[in-house]
Amino acid sequence: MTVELSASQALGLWHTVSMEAVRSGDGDLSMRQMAILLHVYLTPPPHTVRGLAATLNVTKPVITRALDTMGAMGVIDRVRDDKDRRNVLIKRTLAGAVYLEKFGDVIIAKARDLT
Amino acid sequence: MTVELSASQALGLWHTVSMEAVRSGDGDLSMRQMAILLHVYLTPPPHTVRGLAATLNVTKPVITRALDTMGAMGVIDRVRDDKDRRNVLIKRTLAGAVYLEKFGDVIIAKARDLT
DNA sequence: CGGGATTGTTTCGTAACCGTTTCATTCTTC
DNA sequence: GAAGAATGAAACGGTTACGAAACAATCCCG
Repeated sequence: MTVELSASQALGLWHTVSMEAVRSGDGDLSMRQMAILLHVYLTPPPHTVRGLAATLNVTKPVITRALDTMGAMGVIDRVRDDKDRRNVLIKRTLAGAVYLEKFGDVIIAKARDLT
Repeated sequence: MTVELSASQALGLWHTVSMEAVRSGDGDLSMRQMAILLHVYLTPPPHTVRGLAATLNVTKPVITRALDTMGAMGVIDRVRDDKDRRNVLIKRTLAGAVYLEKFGDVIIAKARDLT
């Protein structure tokens, strides 16, 4: 399934999806957290705190706290790296996959309305 | 200019755009604030605090404070309604238009990369 | 081994945001 | 006009997030 996305419709798509996220109350993820979550799920592992901090141009505590929040939500998991026990590897979870799948469905649904 | 947006690419688009916004530091707008900003700019006026609160399913003080922040950033303006001086009309600004234009450019640029 | 570097977390003080409640202003209706 | 409704802003207490710096655990290299 594909849809046409024009330049004038790009902001509209962002608009409707953001509105839906806020209105449904599921928008409790900040843009930073959403960026982290998407990065973990859409780029190949391994993912570390330091790597995410560098990629997103934020400080390490920001990543740690975001992982605290998202870990409590169950959408990510932390595992010590056995190869280098200083590292913490950020792992995907089933709940996270479901969450993003639903989010993707919203995007597609809204994009489809942009005919 | 149009691009094909498939289901599997929707999350990827959200990913790259969010990453860009966070990395550049312009991502200091929360998802709520972004939803408000986009709503003001993409739907026909007039926009009031009460109307936005109802549309976004949040309380009025949330809108008031978001307008405080975005007003300080210069991306929206508040004007008393002369017809009904209880109302405050949320107005667009040049800075806000420029901000969203750049944001839209990022979306389009990233969407174009999704060939 | 052992000093230094690296990684992730915690602490600390500050600032922002939230929801509820309250207030000041303005309109509407009698 | 006066009473009541409506609107947006402000006050208040609690929660959360931030950056900088300090910290503990671990690795690395001599």
